[in-house]
Amino acid sequence: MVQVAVALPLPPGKEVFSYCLPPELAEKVVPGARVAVPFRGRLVAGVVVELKEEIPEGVKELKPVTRVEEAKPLPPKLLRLGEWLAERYLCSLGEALLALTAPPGEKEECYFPAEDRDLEEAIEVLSRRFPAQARALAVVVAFPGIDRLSLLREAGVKAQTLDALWRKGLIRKEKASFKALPFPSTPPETGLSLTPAQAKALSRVEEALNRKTPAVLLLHGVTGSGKTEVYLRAASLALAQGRQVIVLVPEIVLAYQVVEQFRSRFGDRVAVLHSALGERERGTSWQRVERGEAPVVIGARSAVFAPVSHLGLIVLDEEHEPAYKQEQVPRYHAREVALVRAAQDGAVVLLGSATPSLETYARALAGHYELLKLPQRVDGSPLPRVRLVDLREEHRRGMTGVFSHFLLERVKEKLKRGEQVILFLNRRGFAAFVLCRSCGRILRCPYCDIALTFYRPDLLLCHYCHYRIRRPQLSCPYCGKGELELYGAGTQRLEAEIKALFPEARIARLDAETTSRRGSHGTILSAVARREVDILVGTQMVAKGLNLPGVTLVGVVNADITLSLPDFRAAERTFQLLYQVAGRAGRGGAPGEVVIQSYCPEHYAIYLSARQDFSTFARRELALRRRFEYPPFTHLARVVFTGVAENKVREQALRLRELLLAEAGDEIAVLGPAPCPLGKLKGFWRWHIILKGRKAKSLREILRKAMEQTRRKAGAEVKMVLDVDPLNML
DNA sequence: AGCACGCCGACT
DNA sequence: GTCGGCGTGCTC
Repeated sequence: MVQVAVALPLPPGKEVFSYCLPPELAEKVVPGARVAVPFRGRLVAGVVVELKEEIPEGVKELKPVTRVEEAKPLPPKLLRLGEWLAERYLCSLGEALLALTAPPGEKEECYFPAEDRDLEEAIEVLSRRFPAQARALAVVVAFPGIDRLSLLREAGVKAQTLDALWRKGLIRKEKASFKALPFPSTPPETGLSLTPAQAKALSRVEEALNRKTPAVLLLHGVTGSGKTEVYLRAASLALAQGRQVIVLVPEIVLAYQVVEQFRSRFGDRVAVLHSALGERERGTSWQRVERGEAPVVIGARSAVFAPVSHLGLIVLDEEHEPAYKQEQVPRYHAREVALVRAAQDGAVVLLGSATPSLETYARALAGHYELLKLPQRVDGSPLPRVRLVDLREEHRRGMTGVFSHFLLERVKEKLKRGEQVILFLNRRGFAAFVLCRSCGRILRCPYCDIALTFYRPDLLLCHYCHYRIRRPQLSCPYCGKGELELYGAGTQRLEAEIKALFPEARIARLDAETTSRRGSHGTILSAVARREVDILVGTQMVAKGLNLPGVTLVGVVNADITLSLPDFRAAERTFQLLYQVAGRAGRGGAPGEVVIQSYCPEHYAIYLSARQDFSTFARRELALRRRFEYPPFTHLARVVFTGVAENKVREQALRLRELLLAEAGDEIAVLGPAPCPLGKLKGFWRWHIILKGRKAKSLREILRKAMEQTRRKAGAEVKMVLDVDPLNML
């Protein structure tokens, strides 16, 4: 007889059920095994938590376990991590444990690069006449052993493209759940010397590793300061101790460079866990990690659950990135999970960022984390020179369009010198909204109650649900009169304006619209890297992780967009974004230049990002957070109610508020319910309650108690989502 | 989550 | 008198 935690959103304490064992499964069913069990006439996934002799009271008949999955059972440590997850993020044990288990791996067709060919050259040659084949080949080289479906999706190609590559002998197919990966093992660079700051940081990591007790270090290094080299050497040290390493990156596709560096340094000892590449490929890498074949694991947030047994080091690159927060159950933050795993194994956590999250930075200032600084770029080049342009002033002087006179002058100058320019605007489309000048209404999505974005030539699009209509020619759909006007420039408009101003320049645009086809992201960027583009226009896609040596000017067309979001982290997000985008300028030796246009250049997030002054920004922002009792000085939890009938959504929220107030003393503030800033999405009304308190534990306690009394009404059709430590407040 | 059970209003 | 709304409880 076994106890199984089923992966359903059951209340705590009522989620573990007993099953009997058919004799043929008896051997495989051990604690930590992933199973499928019959539950109310359906098959449900679950994880075995315990073996037991006696049948529990009040149970007449036990149903048998239906199936045991192939993957290895979870070791005791990860079972305990699952218990912690359920408790910390208020989900059922089964839901938490399922997130930790490997996806069921199956044998199927996998693709590998040919070993005897110069693939770099092949990609180059193919890209001229067969761009699809070039893309597919590049993906196979980057992810050897990738499964068919993932490859088709990732490269954005058809099956016939793969056949063509196979016929040319550039790739080979294999039926495998996994086979050791053939790596082009570039010899490690041994002569490369560290800067004094890097060496100092590394020695502190080494000391921490030698202590073999849990430690957290924050590597605060400016853009280009060589954080990755510190990660690589720290990983070597951990490996030399016979311990394993987990490297977390916010998004694996944007972290190609980091992945490649780890691959060239550690060869086939690296496993890439990549959920975006599909469950199956992730399954095969997972098994390599389980078998101990790959002591270095790189992946996005879920890689924090990698089944390594002697963990020495966890690296979180760009630790401030919100992508580390999972937005589905279990809604964990990979950084917090990393801390707990490190505590279990006496491991070191190395958090890296140029703009640390205030949560992390405050802990470092308080001495809970060791603070390591890399204040200079490795190549000795100065940080870019940043100029602020006051748009109010510019408009008074008769500026038309979206570019100030000063920014245009700088662009002209760079073009003349054959250097490259990035123009950044965090808004896509042609215009942010369309307003009727006779009735004053803004054209909104009927399902989301969000302003529709205008795209040239005549499309109105909802960015949340993709509702689309042709723009009503001339007349307003509400009042019938004409007078429709476009407001708020987006990247499409930028591109059009800059084309008109510099007709001879080669211009490319990088945003969600131009990269909707898979692989086009890489195509555009490699064109920029080959200097086939003079001006790159784009949304925040151009801000992250790019290293384009030819770019000497970055223009921020409107720095205020993220600042106006109704979110207490708006200033922090704005600062991070501006700092990151400014860091794109001047990475190839030539001094970089940045122009930031703003309507409120006196705002501290803006002028301090212009000065690249993180510590002053952090000090000011922390003072505000303290005053208004926001994280990191308090803890938040958020309960979101959604449903088709707004009054029912509201009623449910009000009911929970009463329950919460009954439980909460004066230590916990219950805010709301109120409509979410995004009050209606995809036809569902949204209300939320925010809980705020100094003690995270009592906050969770109160929520749990209140939830126990919540009798959800089956017919009312109101969904309730619980988010502990929410990052998304919209 | 998803389904059965059971208790009160408007209907062939 | 029934059909069916929805609130409640249970699932090994």
